[in-house]
Amino acid sequence: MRVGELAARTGVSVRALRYYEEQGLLTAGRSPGGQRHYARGAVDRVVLIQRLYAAGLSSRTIAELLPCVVDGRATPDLLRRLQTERDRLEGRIRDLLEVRDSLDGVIGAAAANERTGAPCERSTRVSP
Amino acid sequence: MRVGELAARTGVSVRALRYYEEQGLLTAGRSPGGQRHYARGAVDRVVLIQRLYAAGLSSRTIAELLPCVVDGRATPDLLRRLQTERDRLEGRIRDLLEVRDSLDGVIGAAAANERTGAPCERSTRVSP
DNA sequence: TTGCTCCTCACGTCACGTGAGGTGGC
DNA sequence: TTGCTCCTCACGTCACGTGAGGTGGC
Repeated sequence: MRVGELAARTGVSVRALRYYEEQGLLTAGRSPGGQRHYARGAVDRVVLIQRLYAAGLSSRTIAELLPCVVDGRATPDLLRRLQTERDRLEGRIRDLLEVRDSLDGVIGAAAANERTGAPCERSTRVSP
Repeated sequence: MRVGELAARTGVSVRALRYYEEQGLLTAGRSPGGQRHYARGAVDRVVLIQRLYAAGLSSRTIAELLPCVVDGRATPDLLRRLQTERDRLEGRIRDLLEVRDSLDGVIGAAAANERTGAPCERSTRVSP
């Protein structure tokens, strides 16, 4: 498949796919005319890359961990790094759950104020 | 308090605090020498800004929502935007929970492979 | 006077977005 | 031949990081 089809199948932009290749996360064959060609497995790989980005890993970290994540083998050092990233992710999730709850509080208060009539306009000024 | 103290109290970099001011998210008085001075309430405001960034909101969106979030008043339009952002956040949290679980799967498999002895070295090449 | 903190440019970074200008392949 | 898709620069964006060079205040 060509890059446009891979983009459509994964929901990732063409630019992002070329960026992944630049970072060594994704490889592609080339047609005589220079167009990229991907195997079917590329779809799963791109999805995996996206998930690791979403987990907060950098391109460098993903590049180091990917070959081991893909085939389920890791040196003790890599295993430790995976666990560190897992724990970091766990912390982020907890933070986001707290943010969600406080957003709910804000929305509840704003909705109550709206019912009692007290709209907010632009009031960025702090003091006159 | 000056910018260094606010940074220390919030765990946010001095550069980030100046950036928040540039974006209109945070205001500061100035000493005759030009140094920024913040009120005590600035600490809570910076923490709130950080939480909204963590929730995935942009500077622009935060600037629009902040005055209303702060005093719990909102126009119907702003209330809708808050709810949209809340739902987006909920989706992100669900995605991250899935990523965490698959990371757990990878770690479990890698740990098992390590016990049976099958380390992974750099195998970035796809074909010889 | 000595330190420590603060200031303003201004360029760098990361993961892409977005044209500009040209080519490939059904 | 006409479209649609692809290509490579290369500059822009967002939320800062990181010096460079100079000043403020206990």
